[in-house]
Amino acid sequence: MATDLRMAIEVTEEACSPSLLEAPLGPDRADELARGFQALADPVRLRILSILAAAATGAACVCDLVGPLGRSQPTVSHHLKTLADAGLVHGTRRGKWVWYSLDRRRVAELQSALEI
Amino acid sequence: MATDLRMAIEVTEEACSPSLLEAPLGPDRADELARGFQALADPVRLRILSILAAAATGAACVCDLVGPLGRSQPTVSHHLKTLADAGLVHGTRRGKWVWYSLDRRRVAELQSALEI
DNA sequence: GGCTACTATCGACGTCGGTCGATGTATCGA
DNA sequence: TCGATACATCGACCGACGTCGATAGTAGCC
Repeated sequence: MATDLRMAIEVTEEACSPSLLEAPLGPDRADELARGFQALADPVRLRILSILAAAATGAACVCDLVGPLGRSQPTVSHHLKTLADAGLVHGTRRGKWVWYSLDRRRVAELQSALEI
Repeated sequence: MATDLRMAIEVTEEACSPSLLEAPLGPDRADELARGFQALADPVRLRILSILAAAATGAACVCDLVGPLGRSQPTVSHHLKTLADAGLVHGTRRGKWVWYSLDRRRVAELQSALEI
């Protein structure tokens, strides 16, 4: 949690190897990655990411997710918090609504971790 | 169209778009994918995959994993079963040992699911 | 058969996580 | 100011999961 990966925008390509299947992968980096994949380890959260990715405006508010997901509003908010903590989505308040958008860079980072 | 390189190899009955961030992603496929990512949502299992990927012979037995992982033999076996159930590794008995190897196609399948 | 080594399974424990109803907070409009 | 809407947080329930010691199963060796 102390190492905010989003802050590494300026530092384009980190020195360490992003692909985890190349090097022995130490416990610290394994923990960090596991947290990322854990955010993906739920069907509701995967569908949230899918909806956000397919959204025309690139964002969606909570009220637009409750119906399609078939979960209560607190549950959807809970999952959005999990995704936000993992850096996969970001929410910004616009009036009464909070618009959530996908962080494609963070998704790509996890994807590159599975590079072979 | 440029993202179908790996999936073109194994065209099973699910001919839908492999990238989950393109289509709305139904509940069934979300469940299937979540099971895959759940197998990756543990640091010990990620390190197991890393060790297998880095192994010179492409495989490793349980006794070779217990030491580096710092977990008991039952715990390592438990994680290997989880990975095997998710299709990420395969084990074959050779004498007293069971050699586990990485299923790179399955890893690539999960990776392509994060394609943007 | 008896012994040893390697692996899988079992049982138990504590923790974590998904879910919901109830409640709190923020914003807008009348 | 009051009510309505949108979202977050809380508390509780309950099943799932990581972990280990103990035990069972499997294979080679004497």
